Amino acid sequence: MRQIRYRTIADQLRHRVVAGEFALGRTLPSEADLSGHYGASRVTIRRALELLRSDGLVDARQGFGWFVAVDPLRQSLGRLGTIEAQLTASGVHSERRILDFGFVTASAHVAAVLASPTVLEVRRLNLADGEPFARVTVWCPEELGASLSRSDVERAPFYELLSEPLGGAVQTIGAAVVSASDAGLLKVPVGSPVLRCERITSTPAGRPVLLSEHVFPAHRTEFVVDLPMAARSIAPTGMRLVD
Amino acid sequence: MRQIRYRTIADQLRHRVVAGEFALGRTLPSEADLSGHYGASRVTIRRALELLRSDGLVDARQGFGWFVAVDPLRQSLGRLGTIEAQLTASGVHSERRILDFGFVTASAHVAAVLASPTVLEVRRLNLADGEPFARVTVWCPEELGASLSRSDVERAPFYELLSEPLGGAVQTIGAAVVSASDAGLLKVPVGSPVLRCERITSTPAGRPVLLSEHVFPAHRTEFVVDLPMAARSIAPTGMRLVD
DNA sequence: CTGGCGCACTTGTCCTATACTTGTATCTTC
DNA sequence: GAAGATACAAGTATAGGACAAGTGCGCCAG
Repeated sequence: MRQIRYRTIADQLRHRVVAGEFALGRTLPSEADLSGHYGASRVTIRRALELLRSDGLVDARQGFGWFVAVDPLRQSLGRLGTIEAQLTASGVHSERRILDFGFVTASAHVAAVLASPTVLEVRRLNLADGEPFARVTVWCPEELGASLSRSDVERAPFYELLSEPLGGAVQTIGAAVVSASDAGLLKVPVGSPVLRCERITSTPAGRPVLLSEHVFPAHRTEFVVDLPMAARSIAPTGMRLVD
Repeated sequence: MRQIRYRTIADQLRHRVVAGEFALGRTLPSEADLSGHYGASRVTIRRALELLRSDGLVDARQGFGWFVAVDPLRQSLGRLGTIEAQLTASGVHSERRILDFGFVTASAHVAAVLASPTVLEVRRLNLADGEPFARVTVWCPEELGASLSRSDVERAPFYELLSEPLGGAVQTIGAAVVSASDAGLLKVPVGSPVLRCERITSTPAGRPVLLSEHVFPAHRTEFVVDLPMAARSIAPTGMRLVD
């Protein structure tokens, strides 16, 4: 697959802007600086920036520079935190039980995301005060998982074990009917609904390095998003149709 | 029976496209690359690709390349928008059908959120190309809804009708089993899972002015969140235990 | 201390050149 | 009719450059 350079640069710049790397009203590095940093010509950098401008994320004034146009959502999502952090904060004992650990041939979807034919697959059950509340599967490319042992994964969170620095992530949340095996693991009746979350974690450069699937029983969990920016619609943002 | 080469190549390419091997916004390998990969001439590759184009699966622009026309699984990872914006952008005709319109005594939950005993309740069915994809209920305080008519609500989006400026919003997404009435409206089997989204829209000052409930059939919708900040965990952020 | 000039730096807009892409046509072989 | 080989036209992405126009800031004359 051929990469369109200015699109990937636009994606990386969008991440940096939304991450709050550049303060509101302050300028971004000049086109010349960005050109040197990304090893791309000024034309390419401009096209990427103009893509972001068409999103309304940044703007430019001649002679002044590029600057962040609107305040992106910033830390609002981070403030909510992960469910494990909430559990430990409220004094609930949380533990992870490893169900499977091993190198497998990646499915088409996993192989496509991680760009790796063989992957480390770790299946896990998360418990709160002894009660199961999530079934998690994590995949990572073979070369990253090679140095990990089963006891490593049981002892520490996955992101602490990777030498690779992690950047952003994309989460996809959907509803589904619980599978037969998950129904047993999560101790819910067959046919009950679950929230299914797929998360793709990437390096700062944008290369996907972790793919994880999280299944939660619907009756115990929900998903919260804080949207501090001006709303242009009452419709949920981020929702999309799948085929 | 002799095999038609370009048909078998078309089938293989179709499989790779629907498997999600090529992300939206990126191009497929060039005709020359595919020619080398499949050991077929460019003419044959072209005929295969044009077969896929006639299906509406892929498209090409001269000098640019071939790309996935309608995304079967994933979409632009950075940009999030409302589902209506995605629909109009992709040329799908979207319409709203009003099911109920009237002032009612607020339920305990609605009254607590909007701080108003009587509210305007609008129940609505959203359709994409004639097919229902969401059942939406909107509540707003009596004094704000007093100036709205049923035809107003049918004609324009809700946020355009309010004089009050809107600030942020909080979304809560959960999974549930479809209710009997929603099953009929959304044309899904009884017992199938739905995504249920509750959204509280507030003024810039923070006073809640709109409460809405959106119910989507799970098989057609999913929810995407882009998390550009440094990840401190692989767990989904924003998820929480209820009750 | 102040006003104005000039320099350095920025974006905006052109240009040329190259490599690569699809679109189209022609000829040959089976 | 299917398939291969080839050639050329037209469009796109990118690199690299030149220049105009706008901005910010320091310096200098007064």
